[in-house]
Amino acid sequence: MQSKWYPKKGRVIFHVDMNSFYASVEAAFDPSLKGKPLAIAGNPEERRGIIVTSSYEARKYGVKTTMPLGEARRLCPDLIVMGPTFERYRTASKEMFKILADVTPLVQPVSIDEGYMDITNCAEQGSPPEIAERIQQRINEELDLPCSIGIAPNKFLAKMASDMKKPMGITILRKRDLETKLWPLPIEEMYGVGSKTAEKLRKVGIETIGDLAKHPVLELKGVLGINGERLKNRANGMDDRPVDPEAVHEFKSIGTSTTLPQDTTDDTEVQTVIRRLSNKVEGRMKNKKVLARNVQLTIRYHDRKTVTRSRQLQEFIHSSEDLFQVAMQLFDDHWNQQPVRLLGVTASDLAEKSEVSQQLDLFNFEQYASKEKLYQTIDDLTEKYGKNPFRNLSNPTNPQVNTSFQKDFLDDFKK
DNA sequence: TCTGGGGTCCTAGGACCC
DNA sequence: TCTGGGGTCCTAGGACCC
Repeated sequence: MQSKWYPKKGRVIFHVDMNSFYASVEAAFDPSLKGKPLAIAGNPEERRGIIVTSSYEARKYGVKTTMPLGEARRLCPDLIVMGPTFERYRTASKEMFKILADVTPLVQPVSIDEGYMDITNCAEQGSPPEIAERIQQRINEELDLPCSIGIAPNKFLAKMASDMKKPMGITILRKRDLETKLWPLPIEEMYGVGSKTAEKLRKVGIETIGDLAKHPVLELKGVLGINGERLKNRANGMDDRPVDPEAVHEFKSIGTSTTLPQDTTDDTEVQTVIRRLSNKVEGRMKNKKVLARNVQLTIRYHDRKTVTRSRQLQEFIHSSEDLFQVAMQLFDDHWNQQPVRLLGVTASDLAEKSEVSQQLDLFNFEQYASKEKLYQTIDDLTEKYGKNPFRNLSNPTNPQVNTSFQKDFLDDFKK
């Protein structure tokens, strides 16, 4: 049934994109906001007041994301401005992804309001447009939220397709539609091409996605490096990235930053802020049950010049005190005495707590053997493996490197 | 009206090891 | 006396996205 819709080879990918998500959630929560120009702003009173999302009614006035609040109010005097309520958005997001998961487990969330689905093997549920329509209707009826869905043979095209009809659109983008639907678009509308890349491409005469698709790959590589080739492939509809439901769990860093109420050179104030940021990062690390082995400090100066300084640590840390100590050290070592506008603390090189503690247990060599025995065994295993897995470590009784190779090594060591 | 806060990926150079 | 090439780790910055 419906077999004409499903290609014999190749995939069917959805990109589901919530329309002006934060504003739509607020309007679902308080229906009196429906049909009115509404904007969610960072912090309505302070200088970090920029537009995060706006309703379609507000967009008619020219209100756009990242626009300073003052300008938005000038363009649209009746604009209703609210601060964000992230709990609401997280709840709505979870409900939305539950609806997607009813269709297939192959769902990859990419942000709070969008995700990919691989419905290649969902033929018994209907044709792709039928499935898309059901998803869209359920999200609209059960959550009172609008979304757009792109249907295509891969992620890139599905992403471009979901952008083509908003709000509440369903767009199919097949390979054979590239020339008419994708190629006429200006180059900066391509996902992965921002202002810098667009500027470089225009300099070599590329104005549209079609121009990029036909451009000699060697020149693209010269201008953009390896990314030039990848973008050209995408423009030609080639993208074999899989939909990976696990990717969402494999986060790489946890960070927080804040723009200060006023620029400051006051050491005590800096210390207070870095302490607060460290506490926040600690809290989020605890929730996710991870430890970190790298701490990064971000300093933005008055002129918006931003520097990052990081330190790789000997051991995994989790406490806000440890985060604070490293971040403060980085600040003291690198601050150029100029007024500071923004500070940020980020933990990276993360590992799951359970894995690390298990590893620490395994690495507690004293419980296995004497020191002589330890070194003898390391020698034996070095010979066996051709190299000592602990060669990068100064103290073999306190190793931290986490590789499968070393796990094998440990299995042998325990015998 | 002056530009938030959360991330990811890529590049490039230097240190160090074999 | 002068000196290769490959690989990994670490650091910093840039581009991009939502």
